[in-house]
Amino acid sequence: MKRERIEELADLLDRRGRLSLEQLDDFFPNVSQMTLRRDLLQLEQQGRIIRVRGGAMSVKEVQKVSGEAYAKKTASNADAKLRIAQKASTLIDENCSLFMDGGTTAMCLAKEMPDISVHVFTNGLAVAIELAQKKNLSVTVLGGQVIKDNLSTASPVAKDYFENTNFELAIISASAFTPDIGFSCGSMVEADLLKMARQKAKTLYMMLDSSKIGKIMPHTFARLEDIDVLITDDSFPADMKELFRQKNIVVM
Amino acid sequence: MKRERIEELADLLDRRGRLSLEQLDDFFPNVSQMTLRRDLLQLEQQGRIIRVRGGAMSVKEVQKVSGEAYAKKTASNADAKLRIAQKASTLIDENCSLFMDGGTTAMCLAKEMPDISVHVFTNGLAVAIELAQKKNLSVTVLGGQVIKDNLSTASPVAKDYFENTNFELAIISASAFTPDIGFSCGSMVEADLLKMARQKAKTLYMMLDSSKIGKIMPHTFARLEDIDVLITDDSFPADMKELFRQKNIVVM
DNA sequence: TATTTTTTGTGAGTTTCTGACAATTTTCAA
DNA sequence: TTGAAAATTGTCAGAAACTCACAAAAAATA
Repeated sequence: MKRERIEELADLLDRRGRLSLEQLDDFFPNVSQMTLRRDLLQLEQQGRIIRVRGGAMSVKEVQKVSGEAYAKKTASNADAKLRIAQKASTLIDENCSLFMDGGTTAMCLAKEMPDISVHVFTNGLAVAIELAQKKNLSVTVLGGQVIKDNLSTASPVAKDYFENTNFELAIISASAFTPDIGFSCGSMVEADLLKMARQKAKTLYMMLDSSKIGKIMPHTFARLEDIDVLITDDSFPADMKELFRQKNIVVM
Repeated sequence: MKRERIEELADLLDRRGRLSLEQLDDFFPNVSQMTLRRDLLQLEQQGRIIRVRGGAMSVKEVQKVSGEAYAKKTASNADAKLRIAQKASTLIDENCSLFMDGGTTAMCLAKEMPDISVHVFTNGLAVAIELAQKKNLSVTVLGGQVIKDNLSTASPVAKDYFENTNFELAIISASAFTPDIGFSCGSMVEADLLKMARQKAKTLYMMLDSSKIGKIMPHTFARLEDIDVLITDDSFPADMKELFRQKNIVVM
């Protein structure tokens, strides 16, 4: 009875974003305001909502609001990344073990990730924190010096970290791609890491939004034929797709 | 003048997470509460903060440490932790190298940390992200499986990580302390890690707020005489202080 | 059924917030 | 520099929201 009401309350706030106590009172006519206040307090202590003057708002709402302000700063074509992440999330089977990088596309994937029993290795701090919210999933962070601009770790000794780890699948993304140069990124240690990840994995999924095509970054970590599946958005050029398909790479 | 104050206000909230109007009043002694209220209103309309009863909180804070981690942080005596963190931050010299754990007190310290040239090793993901905001500071995260409830890493192979690292100073905190049991915490892998950190460090600073006294957790990682400096709050009992001082431990 | 525990309601008292208006400071043109 | 307009700030009273303590009700337990 109490439990249910609290869940309903949390749901309601998640859907509506922000509600006043009066509005909540309308939704729950057979309990007093005081009870609702107490429920809200409990939800706040669980970190699920934030109580504001006059009512409460869901944490998700805050993340969304901030997302708008924050997204502009961080994410270039977030839409494409989101759609790519959604596609990628459908490819993850229960009880598998996989590697993800720490980039913004990986971050999208982390958010879209189903809460199933899988083990994820990552070098992204934000990715790890996001994944740690999921109950059924376990996460291991690769240690190393923190790269400030993308909050991921990298270290020349990453090889050691990989020695005792096993994963079937690596899902990574690149900062740049051309057919002849391959997939590249800006940092050498990161390129090293990704290279190791792809060698270790049985299967390699590459997430690449179409804005990356034709760009070149200093360090190549994979060639066209190294990957098994390419996950991209709708604006990906058809002739480019053909190029991948010729090498027996699944494009989706 | 107004612009500057508002920016400062936003910065402050971003760093501290959540502050009451009274606290804000202390920071801005030469303006009235009403002015601060108006400033907060403006910041809220910009989507940068959320006004809550009694004060305001930063949006970044919510999105960064969502869920359980946030709830915990607000829960147990944040004031004492802040004061302890402030004391600890004064003890850090430029160009040194130190270890910090991933607990909530360490998180406070991370926020209070001066932006100077030091190298920090930590097993806390949130701590690492916080520290990564500082320009002059460099951070290394210890790898390992992520412990979901406190967002820190731990792994049985942490010993290997420590092998190639050197730091003079370890600043750690405990979940519990009694004179005979010593400093203890709830997780075995974490206790192992902290034990290694203290053995590796030349000097060991322990941050302990007074609410931890008399409590016992399953795994002891240091005894009273292992530490060099104890950093605590004002409510720390005098007789307990004496106990430390008898062992030549600095109490502050 | 009796007893304990948990949950809920009520109202007084406190704290925080808002609105209106006056005082002050800043801006800008003459 | 001076004066007028605009913006910013302070004060205070009234309103709104919140908390606390205790009693009533409901649920759980013996």
